[in-house]
Amino acid sequence: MDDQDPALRMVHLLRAVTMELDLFAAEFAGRNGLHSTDVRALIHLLDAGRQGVRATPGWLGAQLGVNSASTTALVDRLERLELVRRERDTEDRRRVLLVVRDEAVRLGWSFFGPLIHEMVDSMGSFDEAELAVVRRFLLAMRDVAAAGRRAQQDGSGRE
Amino acid sequence: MDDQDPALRMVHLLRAVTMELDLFAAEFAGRNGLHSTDVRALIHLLDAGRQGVRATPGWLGAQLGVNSASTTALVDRLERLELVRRERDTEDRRRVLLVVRDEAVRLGWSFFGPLIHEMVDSMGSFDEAELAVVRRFLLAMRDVAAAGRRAQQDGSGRE
DNA sequence: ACCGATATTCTCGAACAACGAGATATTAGG
DNA sequence: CCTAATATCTCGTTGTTCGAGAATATCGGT
Repeated sequence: MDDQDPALRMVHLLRAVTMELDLFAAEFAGRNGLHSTDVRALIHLLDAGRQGVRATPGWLGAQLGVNSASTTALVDRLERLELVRRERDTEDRRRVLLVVRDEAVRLGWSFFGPLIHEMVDSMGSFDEAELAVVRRFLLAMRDVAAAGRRAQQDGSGRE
Repeated sequence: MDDQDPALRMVHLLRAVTMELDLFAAEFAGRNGLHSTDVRALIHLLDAGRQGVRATPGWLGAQLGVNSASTTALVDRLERLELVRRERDTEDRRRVLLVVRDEAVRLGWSFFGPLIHEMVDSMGSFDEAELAVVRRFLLAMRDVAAAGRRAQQDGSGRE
């Protein structure tokens, strides 16, 4: 039925990939006493650390879309697991900086490392031109999803 | 640093797409009084309905990786929202069949429809050969993620 | 230097999803 | 018929999430 249209099949396939990655993350979370929110937080914190962005509870909460109470509880959990440290900002002492500890980096790598390695490996069967095509495709899908999300948010005030 | 390697950039990009789609689903969930589990359940139920698979609480719980108690509560929520109906199987009366109601199909389409449409639209700028490449790529990534997930599960008994 | 306005984080109490253990109902085999 | 296996549901507990509001720090105007 739908599956005759190549484009629709592609949409379903993309969703299947997303679902697999989510299940992979969920598997990891359960195995390490984390919750899905904690894993997502860890990803954002590692990204921030890699890019030199200074993470704070407020920033993290905004990334994840959770309110301040939940963010405090989240940071408490991460601190108890020794994945981050709270550190007061000396310039603006209202702020708390979230310092990613080595344990978090190690944990992230022990989890994502093998998967990333396999993925990069699997990309060996694509030449540069093909990867460029895929890259263009993924960028397009990301932008469509982001635009759709914003459209949903904006449309909320009307109904 | 990492971002010099094209393959690693591709991994990050794929993750960004996944993240956008997840946020899109979360946005929808919050707006409709659903939880992320409910949305995932809805997706599975719509897939099952489309493919003629007969859904039961046990099957749904297995798909989502939640236990029987949570599954009962989940089906209760979906039934209260009039998205599914419980119907006893006449052949094996231990079983309960989950019938997807029209409301669920409409809700699913009102949510995913515009996004899917935009995605299909966006694929217009790719010719058949290019889509074939992307398709091969996505299949490879899906399989790598699935294999990695199984490896995680199997390795749990050893440590 | 002070006072109110704003920003950032944290505390408290309630709501609710998820879990483990066990109960209930149905089927299948000896 | 009695037992084992299957499928779903009930009960009580745990822990994340939320809204509302408190506590602390910064900034601008007078």
